[in-house]
Amino acid sequence: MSQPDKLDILVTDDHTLFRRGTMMLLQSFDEVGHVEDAENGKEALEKLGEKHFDLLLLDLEMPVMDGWEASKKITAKHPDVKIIMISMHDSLQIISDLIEIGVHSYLLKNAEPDEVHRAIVSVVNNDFYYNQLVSKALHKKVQKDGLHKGVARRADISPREIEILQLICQELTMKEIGEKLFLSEQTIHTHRKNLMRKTKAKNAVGLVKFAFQNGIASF
Amino acid sequence: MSQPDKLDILVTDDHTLFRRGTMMLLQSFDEVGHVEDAENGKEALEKLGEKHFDLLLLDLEMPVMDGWEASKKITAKHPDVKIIMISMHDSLQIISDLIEIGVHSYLLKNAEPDEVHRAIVSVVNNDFYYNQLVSKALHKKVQKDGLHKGVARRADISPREIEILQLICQELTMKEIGEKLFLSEQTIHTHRKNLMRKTKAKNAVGLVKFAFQNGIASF
DNA sequence: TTCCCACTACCCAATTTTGGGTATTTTTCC
DNA sequence: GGAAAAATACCCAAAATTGGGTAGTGGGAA
Repeated sequence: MSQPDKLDILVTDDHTLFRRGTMMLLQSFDEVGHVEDAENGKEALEKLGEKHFDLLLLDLEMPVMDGWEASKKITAKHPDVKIIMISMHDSLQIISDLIEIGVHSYLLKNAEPDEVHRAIVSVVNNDFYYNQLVSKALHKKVQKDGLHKGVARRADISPREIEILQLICQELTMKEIGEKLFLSEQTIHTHRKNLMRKTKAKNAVGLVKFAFQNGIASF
Repeated sequence: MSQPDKLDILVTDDHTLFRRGTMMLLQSFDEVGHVEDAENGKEALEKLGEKHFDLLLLDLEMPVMDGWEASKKITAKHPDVKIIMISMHDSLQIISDLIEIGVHSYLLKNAEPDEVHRAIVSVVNNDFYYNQLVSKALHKKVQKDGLHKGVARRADISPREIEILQLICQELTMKEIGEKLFLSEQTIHTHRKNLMRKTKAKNAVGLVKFAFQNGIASF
């Protein structure tokens, strides 16, 4: 199955059409050997446990286990596997955080196939590929590192809070969320208030924007 | 260029990676001949004016000219061209409206490649391909309003409403927006209420999602 | 084992949103 | 000029959010 000197790649994305298209694209590259796919971070982790992959293309926005959670776990457990994060949005805040936890590159979904190719080659050979976007994010990070009060880190938001944030993004009221999760409405209010404090949101609108910018929810 | 008995297809999507992946997928189908691409509805319309295509794969969410606007113009000007709309979301409300203006099928971006294949064949041969999703949307539509009460479409939202919607997306309260625009807070409330009626939003969260989905606001 | 943190849940009160109207003026378009 | 649409502004009341606390419990890490 695996050819020598060729790269084994795992593509992780919840959108089947995108996933298969990307797989075909990858297979057209000379350097690429075997390509497999996974629907979410959880499945990707399982596949990594069974078999070795050189490189991981990971979608940031996914249900079950998103790119953020997955990359944290993967860099901890499989530090030899390279990760290229792929996302819809160019959210500068999250990019520098991703690099910090060990992601090797960050591409947008509207990247040229050629850039994907360059990124793969560079990540494998040089351990990183920083395009304009990543460089800008890191620059910004360094500039305002002194204060570091401004933006909420993704890491600060707990799984329960993420769950509730996702339901808020579905236009549910606190009461409805409470009923859905079999929790007191008061509890949901507490979580929401903590979320607003952490994200510096002034109201629900700010929460929704944060969620979409950080791939916690998606359109 | 064009082979007889083969289908010429135009793929329109603003995400290059997705676009190219889809093109490669299409080219792997026996029935497919020439495949071209366009970045947005405007470009697609231009290409259709120059050259004939049998089928159009059209992304619903695009800047410049989105799938809704594009399909309206295309079905009017090129009624012979089949259209398969592709979207991230299963928004039941908009599906029936799309079918109404002449779109031949509606697929999600997480569709199986096999379903794309089936859809293409069916649209070309039978003029339509209705999957579970489309059928459900039409059923709901027929059940609810016999006539067309209409979903929120971009065109129905006035410039003033767009302006206010953008300010809502900046986390301002109605009072703050009133002060900013030198209008009564009551007036802003009226506009917001009209917006919510038009977009079928249940609360401000729904308004924000609509704004971002339709490019009225952006991250 | 101790300490921290996530999770749970409540109190109170002010503010804001949401939902239902009506109504006048201005602008736009045929 | 007249009709339609957009923009303005108000009424009322219920519901929901926002903002400030406090506090117990249980699990995991140092």
